[in-house]
Amino acid sequence: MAGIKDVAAEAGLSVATVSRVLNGHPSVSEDARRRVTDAVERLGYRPNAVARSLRTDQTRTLGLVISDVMNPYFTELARSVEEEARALGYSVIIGNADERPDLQDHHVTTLLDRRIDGLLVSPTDGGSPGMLGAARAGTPMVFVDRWIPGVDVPVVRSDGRAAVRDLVAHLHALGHRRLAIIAGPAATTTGRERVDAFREALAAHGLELPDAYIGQGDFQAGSGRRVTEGFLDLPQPPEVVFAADNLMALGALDAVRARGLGVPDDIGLAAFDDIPWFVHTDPPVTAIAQPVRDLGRAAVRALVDRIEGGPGASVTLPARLVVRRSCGEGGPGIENPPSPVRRSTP
Amino acid sequence: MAGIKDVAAEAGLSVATVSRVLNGHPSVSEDARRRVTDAVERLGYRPNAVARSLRTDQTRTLGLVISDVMNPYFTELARSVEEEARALGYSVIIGNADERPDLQDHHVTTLLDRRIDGLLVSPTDGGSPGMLGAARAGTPMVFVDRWIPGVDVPVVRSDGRAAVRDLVAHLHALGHRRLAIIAGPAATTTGRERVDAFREALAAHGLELPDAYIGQGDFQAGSGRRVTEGFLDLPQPPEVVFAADNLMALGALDAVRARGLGVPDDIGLAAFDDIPWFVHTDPPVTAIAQPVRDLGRAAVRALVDRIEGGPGASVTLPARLVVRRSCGEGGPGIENPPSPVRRSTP
DNA sequence: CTGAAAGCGCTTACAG
DNA sequence: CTGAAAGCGCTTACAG
Repeated sequence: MAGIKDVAAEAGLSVATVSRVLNGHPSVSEDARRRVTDAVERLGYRPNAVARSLRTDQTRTLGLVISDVMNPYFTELARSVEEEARALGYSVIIGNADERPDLQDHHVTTLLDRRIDGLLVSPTDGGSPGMLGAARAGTPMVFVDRWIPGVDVPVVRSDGRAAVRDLVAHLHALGHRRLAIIAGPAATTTGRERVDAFREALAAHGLELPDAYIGQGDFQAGSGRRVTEGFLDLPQPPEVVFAADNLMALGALDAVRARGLGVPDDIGLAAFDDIPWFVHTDPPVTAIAQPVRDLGRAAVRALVDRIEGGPGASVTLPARLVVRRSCGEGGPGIENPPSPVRRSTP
Repeated sequence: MAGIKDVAAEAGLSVATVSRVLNGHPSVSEDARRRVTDAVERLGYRPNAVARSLRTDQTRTLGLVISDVMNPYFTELARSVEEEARALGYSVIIGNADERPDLQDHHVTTLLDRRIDGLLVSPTDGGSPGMLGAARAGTPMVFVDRWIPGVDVPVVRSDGRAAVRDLVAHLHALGHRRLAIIAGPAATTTGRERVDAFREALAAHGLELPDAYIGQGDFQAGSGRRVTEGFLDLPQPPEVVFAADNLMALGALDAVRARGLGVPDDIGLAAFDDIPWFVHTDPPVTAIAQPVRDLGRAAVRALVDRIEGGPGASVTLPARLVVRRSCGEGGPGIENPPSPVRRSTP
């Protein structure tokens, strides 16, 4: 593979001059520029990014550590992050933690070893040693979606409180009173917040959230299945189950179907995080949608700002309720009810 | 950040010795080893992977260029690839081509600039210049899922022929005769092969595949929607539509629903690539499942073999038909028909 | 505007 | 077993 020396030889100039034209340095004669460009073309030369990074101490690469790539929410987030990063001249390396703190640590360590310029993370837990270390070491960093309280890092996320309030009002209006939740891990902010928001919203309607109606999940389908089975086994099962993410909703659907029961007739279902498939599930699932694309974009902007020495402002975007048919919205016997979309910000 | 020199100073040894213990070189005294280990610990030293790569000319990194991350099939493939790579001591950088040759080229170029040790690609088209160049330049490379005829690179893929035959036999037994397909891009092998397999299978039953029943899609939901609308507008619409991937099946579902029609009563639907959501769509979708995890694993093994100078054997794995209810399997009025799973290899 | 030279943080023959 | 030194492919003050 041709190196910069080959180009210099081919162009009859020094490597310094070649480097200058490669980097668009202003003080290069038009003649030299052309000779280098031609030589580069002839040799099919491509600068070695590894060498360049070592020398300049920047890789133009962002690390993104997400909790679970198989979760459509995170897949879309990753896509949006890559898009925005590319637009700003950065590459991104994705690390999939699979909701495992040890894997998360493995990825931040690997990413740091590669000297990425900045780190975007959606922490799996309350803070694995590697992650905390990275934050302390001063690596430019920003949290997306989930964050860690007490760690001084900008947070880009969406606030589901209003949407959860809308959801509960919606369920209440439908006549439901026994509402349960499949919670995410208590070690995550989103895991905790969604339960809190749900409980608060219930309280506003004079409703309680008994312990038996809080199932501990881990944001994966399997836990949604197990928790739902538990709910179904209760002497007094809930009327509606609210899954704190789309994968646990999938699990809930599995569990209900495995019992030969139906949604929403036997039990209602709502989910946090909307995905295209929810339109076509049986029944279409009422969900809370986050502005994923915007979150990804904002996160990259904040991170790049930090990298360039800026403050990297936090941003919070609203989520919104999307009403469909999984909570008995049609009423018994009604085939094709209207499907209004309600926004959390009226 | 501490460098190897700091460690050497701290340990009272030369950087050469430090490097040796870091790399597990045998000829190092026990005493030196301990002093270095301690110094590393004290300083929280981590080797700079960029410098190491420059020196050793290997990055222990694999590039994976896929056609569309948002497609659950590829997401799962990417996950499996990363898992196996990690097990073998490699990291992977994912490039998402979004079915665009230009983006694909952007990613292979970037990946090559970073001097990845090997490239895994599922080509978006018949071969963008960058990709062909990489293959010619001798970068260790293997194709996954899709490949490019005439390019001498191992191929790891799944053969859907038998499963498509099973599907057509299944549809024929159900009494369907007018079968249509939403094809993938003709520039991709999977786009062509699935149409060919479908046509052959039809022929075996004395059925034709008229041009009007071949809709040109691009593996994305939007095209599935458009093609399906076209089918529905035909004077004689097909009885069953076979979507060549899961995203186009989603689009088909959208289109049918938008017309106020239903699957399978008004039109049947089958899809290539099975995904968890197909169990819960309305109705559950009959699909052809690929052994994705195994494909990912095999692809990484082949690539690493190539990197280490081996031949990197091609591998082809069978796909299988999963019968559900989207083709009228229940018959009119039957609520819960058995859902047999038929394997393509009897 | 151009070039010689130093140096980024490592690894690895080569001596000893 | 250990160290001094060269070198991986670049970029960038420093002179001229």
